[in-house]
Amino acid sequence: MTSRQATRTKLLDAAEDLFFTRGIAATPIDAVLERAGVSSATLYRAYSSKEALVAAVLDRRHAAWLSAWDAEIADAGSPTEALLCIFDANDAFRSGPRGARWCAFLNTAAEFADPPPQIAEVLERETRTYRERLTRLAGEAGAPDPAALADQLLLVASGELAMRLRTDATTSPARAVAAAVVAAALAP
Amino acid sequence: MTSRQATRTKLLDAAEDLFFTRGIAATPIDAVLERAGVSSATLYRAYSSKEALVAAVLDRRHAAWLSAWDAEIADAGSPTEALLCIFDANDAFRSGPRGARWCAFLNTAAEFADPPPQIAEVLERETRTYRERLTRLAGEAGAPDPAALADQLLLVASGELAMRLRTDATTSPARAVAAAVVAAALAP
DNA sequence: GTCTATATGCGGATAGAC
DNA sequence: GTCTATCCGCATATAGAC
Repeated sequence: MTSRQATRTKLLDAAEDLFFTRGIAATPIDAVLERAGVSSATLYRAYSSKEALVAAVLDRRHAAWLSAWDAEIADAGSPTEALLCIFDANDAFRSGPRGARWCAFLNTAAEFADPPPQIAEVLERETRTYRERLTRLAGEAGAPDPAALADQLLLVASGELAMRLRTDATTSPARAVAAAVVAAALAP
Repeated sequence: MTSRQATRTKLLDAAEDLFFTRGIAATPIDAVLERAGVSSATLYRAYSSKEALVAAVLDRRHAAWLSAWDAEIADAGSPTEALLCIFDANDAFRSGPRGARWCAFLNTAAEFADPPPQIAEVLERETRTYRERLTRLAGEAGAPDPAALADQLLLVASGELAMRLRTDATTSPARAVAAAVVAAALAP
């Protein structure tokens, strides 16, 4: 690994943790520099702006999240379980080393009412990916209207994440809600 | 109405709209002043800081939202309808003159990772109010575990709001999700 | 390629006149 | 009580040395 890549990794690690636990606007770029052990000029050589750094962090995180989700899907015993394991992936991601206060993507969407193109692109891609995958899994589970069930489950998953802003409860009723939704969708 | 109250109303109106459509941190206090047609010194005579203004706006909005919700509950035909009319109240509030980009309270919680006491208090009060009222309505609808159903519905309502960060769709699957949850909870 | 030092602009909040 | 003018600090980003 070149030293350029190592520097980028340090910056992304620091930024990811600070941005998504304290907030992006609330994190001065100096805090990222200090944690990464890197100077200002070095950061701006790697990323053209704070916004570009945000976009890069989201990009990497999106890929990591998809891997975690894929791993859970691969372990699922049935199509219905596969459909619900988005919640397992969320739990796993939260308790892992990349935990965020709630959700990195929703948080970014909340902080940028009118996001710059780089950021808008990764946010849209994330929502699109959710929809596409959930729709596919819903179809495989036999839902008569896979897209509708996918939208319902995306709402439930987003609701679980938003609830982290209200309470620090470790358990969530999300799975129960999702089970009711799936049962209703698959009922004859 | 004294002129002091009129000034406060103008400030609250301006701040409410700007804070919750553009974001709190993204709204400079000067933008509030300009829209309210008031000078800086006048604002700081009424509210000790930007944070105090945020707290005051949330206070007023909480009261307004409870009124809207109460009106919907009063119109409900059955206990089960009353339980679900939180979604009607959300729709009504959104299309009314106090629309926000998603949710004023969740947005504030997202922007302040460690909110000052004034703001923390009103945020906690809002979540508490939701839980208490939904629990009461769930009991009246005959749910065997009213608090559990209330938590599930709060998650669905929060999910609908969070989805506004992902899409500008005007229709939402929230009601369908809630109906499935209620049906599952009330089933024998 | 990385550091130190700094330019530049804007944020919230206040002083003092009227 | 409200305005104009201003203070002060901090944020992002850059220049220039090594």
